Amino acid sequence: MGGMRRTKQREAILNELLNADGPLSVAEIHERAGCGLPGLGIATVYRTIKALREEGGISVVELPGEEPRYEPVGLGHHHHFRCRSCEQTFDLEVCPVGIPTGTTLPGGYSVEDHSLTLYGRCSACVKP
Amino acid sequence: MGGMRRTKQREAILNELLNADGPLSVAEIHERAGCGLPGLGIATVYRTIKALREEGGISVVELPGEEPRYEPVGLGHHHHFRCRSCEQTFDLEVCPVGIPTGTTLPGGYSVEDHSLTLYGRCSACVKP
DNA sequence: GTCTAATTGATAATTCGTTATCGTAAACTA
DNA sequence: TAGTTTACGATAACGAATTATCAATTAGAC
Repeated sequence: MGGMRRTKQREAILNELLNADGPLSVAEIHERAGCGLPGLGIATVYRTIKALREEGGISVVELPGEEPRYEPVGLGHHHHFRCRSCEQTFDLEVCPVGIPTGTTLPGGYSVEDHSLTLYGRCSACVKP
Repeated sequence: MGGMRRTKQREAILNELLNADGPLSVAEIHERAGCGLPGLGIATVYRTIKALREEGGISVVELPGEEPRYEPVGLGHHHHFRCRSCEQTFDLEVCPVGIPTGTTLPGGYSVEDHSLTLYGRCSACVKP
């Protein structure tokens, strides 16, 4: 982290983001980082996220109807899976969208980009 | 519309939804219906949308990072295109997602459903 | 260890979308 | 048409997420 002081709060927050298997919301970061650091304030989570974003370390992930989530930059093109049971969001490597950038669709829509979210049950929620 | 009175406000709002080429937000409905009906109140738009939803005539469409939008029910499986220039949202017929319901992905994710949004320029914004 | 400025946690304030309130206007009924 | 009841528009109130404030704490420099 650039010109910021190294505090245990920021370490904890960044670690959760780096170790997560999907993008995390403010509430999720607060809950997870707060496990090893009781008393962690929600304002600190907001402040740290803002700082990490400004220095380009993390980026926002928006899913339909959800609060913003955050993930480290540099993950490359990927999509997300939302478990309807445990309500966690996971990274996926697959990209089953057969529309390269530059394609023009019927109707004249020139495609630059896309966002895909898959819904269902994660493995932990399917097993039991 | 079921047990509601037939007012010009409700006619105008329902017409905009039926004639639109994509789902509309509350602000978009208010603006469009307000053209032929100056003075249309925003509360009336909210009330009418709520009533139409309760009687099953329209449903919500959530796009990443956007306010809820509304569209008539019965359109079948489809996705949406968001123009980054005019910021309008359009219906698409294509579904370029090759993942049938019931598929299990690497990692054990059991897929039930998906939501896809394409981004780019609509034909009107590409031409000029 | 001491000093100083950045950071923290608690919480007040803000923002924005939505809902509730209320007096006036308009739609259905007889 | 007159009467009754629903709907309207304006705006206050609300809820949830985010940001600002501020006294107390702590990291980093000397």
